Amino acid sequence: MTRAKQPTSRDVAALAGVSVATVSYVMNGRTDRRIPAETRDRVLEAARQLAYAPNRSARSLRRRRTEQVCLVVGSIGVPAYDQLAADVHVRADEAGYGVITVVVDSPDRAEKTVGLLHQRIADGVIIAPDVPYLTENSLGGLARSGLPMVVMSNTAVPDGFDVVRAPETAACAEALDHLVGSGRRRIAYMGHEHEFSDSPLSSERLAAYLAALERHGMSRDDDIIVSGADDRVAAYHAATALLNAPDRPDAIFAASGRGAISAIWAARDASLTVPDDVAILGCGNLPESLITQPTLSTVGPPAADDFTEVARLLFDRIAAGVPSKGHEVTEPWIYNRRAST
Amino acid sequence: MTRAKQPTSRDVAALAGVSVATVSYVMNGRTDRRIPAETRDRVLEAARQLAYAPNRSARSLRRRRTEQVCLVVGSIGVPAYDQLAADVHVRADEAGYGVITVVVDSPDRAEKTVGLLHQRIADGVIIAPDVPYLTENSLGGLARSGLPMVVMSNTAVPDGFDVVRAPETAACAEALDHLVGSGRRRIAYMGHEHEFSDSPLSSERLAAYLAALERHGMSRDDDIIVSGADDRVAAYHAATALLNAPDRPDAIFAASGRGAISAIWAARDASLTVPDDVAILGCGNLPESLITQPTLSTVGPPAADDFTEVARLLFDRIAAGVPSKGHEVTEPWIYNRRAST
DNA sequence: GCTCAACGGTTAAACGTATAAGCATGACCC
DNA sequence: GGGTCATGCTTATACGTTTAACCGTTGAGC
Repeated sequence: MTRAKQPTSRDVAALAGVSVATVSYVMNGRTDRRIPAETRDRVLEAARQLAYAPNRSARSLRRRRTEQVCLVVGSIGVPAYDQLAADVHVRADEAGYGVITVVVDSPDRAEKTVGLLHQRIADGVIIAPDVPYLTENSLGGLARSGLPMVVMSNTAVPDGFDVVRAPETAACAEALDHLVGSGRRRIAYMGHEHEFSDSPLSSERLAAYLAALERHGMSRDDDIIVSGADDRVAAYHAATALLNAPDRPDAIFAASGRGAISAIWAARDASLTVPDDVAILGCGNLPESLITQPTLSTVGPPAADDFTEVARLLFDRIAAGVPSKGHEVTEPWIYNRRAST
Repeated sequence: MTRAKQPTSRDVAALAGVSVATVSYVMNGRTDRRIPAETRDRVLEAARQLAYAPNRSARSLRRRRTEQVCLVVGSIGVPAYDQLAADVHVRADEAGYGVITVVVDSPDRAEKTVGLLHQRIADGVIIAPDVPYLTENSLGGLARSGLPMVVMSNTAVPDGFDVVRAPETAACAEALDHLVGSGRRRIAYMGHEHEFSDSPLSSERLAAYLAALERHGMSRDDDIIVSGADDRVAAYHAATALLNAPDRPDAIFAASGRGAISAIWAARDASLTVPDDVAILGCGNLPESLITQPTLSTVGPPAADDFTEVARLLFDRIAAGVPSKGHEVTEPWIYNRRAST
């Protein structure tokens, strides 16, 4: 039993007694061509009867446009990426575009993704912040091929595509200064795994942390700089270890998304009070920060609305047919900081 | 400045001094055609020089296969869907398929999605559990068109596609019985918004809850049956309201994914002890259940591995060219229940 | 009666790839 | 030296749309 053949525009044309061109004009509802209601109805009725829908591949080939965008993220299920994904989906849907999501979490996935994009699988690309393993080289090649791209990054990126920046360094610095100013003397850092690799799009939070230490004359202690806090469970264990160490820190800067929440769980389970015993500083607009007592403050990155701004930027580029060679720098991210300690 | 023209196989052929057919054979590495290494290298070198990549639309049109699958979910950012999405992405990547995700959260999005699938935008479809607004009618039409589909559902679905079931009713019943058995007398229900609509794919958890009440001779009290707990903040407020009411429940069955976590926050902020003052029963394999003290127990749905099983089922169908008319029922979901109270 | 434009279509040529079928070329055998 | 047969290509067609260009009618205007 082989797959049933889909009806084509030719079938519809035959049934309605017109040519395929007419079918196309009717299906696309083109107002510049004048088609009498009688013919139009006949075509539509035939299409309905056959359950005809224009083949997407053929249309894309002819129109040289897939009406899909590609969203490149580092993983699924972490709030920062999820929020971005949700917003992109909304905007894309409004613009009549589909979203094909690809997860880049290894070097060869990165390479494969670049290959796919070269195949013109999408009309535009949004690259989430902190996606690891994407090399300047491969991204540059895509940019040169004229593919509209928006990359969200805080660090240096090659020329040739739009960049959306969140000047997090300043916000992190301010928040860390506040911690020190309120008497914290031993601040731990919980970061992402890939921050410790050499990804060109890696986070700048670690740098901000180290700079803050130096600024306040505090010495760097690698015992309280931990990685691998990407998922909740790992972060919980990392925080527990930090809080049970003999020389317990009096503050934790959780640079990983969910890390701050896990740290709060860990503190509770270690019978410590937040923020009296230990202050927790998180990153990202964690929904939890809205429901916990004022014990959790977060810094950067974007509020929800701004993500849709990113998507809008891309769709504008696509619509204009501009290959986004502007290297335009917008700064729509806002700081989500609340009173620390 | 219009978009640069992508190189085609014709360009490569010209540069390498061969025909387009040869280019195609080389690019696809077809072993059934014998191509001497010398020619092959010349073609590959030409392709490299031009940064050629075969156009996906043209290939799809010719091969009658998009090498994409469509994942239909109800929303983004809730653990159940995220876990599914992550697993599907892994499996799809292994199989060389792309994933186009579509979020169905309104009737017209549902309709639009069905339309897209008719356009053969994907070679197969996975429909997540509890996606609302998808009518039997439209799904049936797709099934009849021969599109491989796997729908995860606990309730009745029309004939014509594969169904993956999680007999949650039994698990819910068992967990609720346990709550009653340990002395709970007033059990609240926090559910999804769309459970209270008439979606054919809606959850059966509410039914299980109501049945349990009846079974134990407890009367239904709509004051402690609340909806709108889909997101964390709403769930927190709903739980807070429940816990501050004069006639406070001694247990909460949180049928919505994250609801249980929010309920724990709410209990803590209301100075209540879990599970002494109030027991919390959650749904889904919440990562948090691994890091909290044994105060949170969850019931159903699938463990991570089983989601990949669902994806594998779909890819098998696609590979076999079988339009999944088996109405095959597998039951790979397992119960993730831990000691209650 | 002639021109001209509007009307309501149709014809045909792409879009870029895949692949069945064909066709030289030379080796090899009798 | 004519037939057979692999070898290594090329030619040509199809995939299903879209869309520019074209083409008979018809009716109005002069």
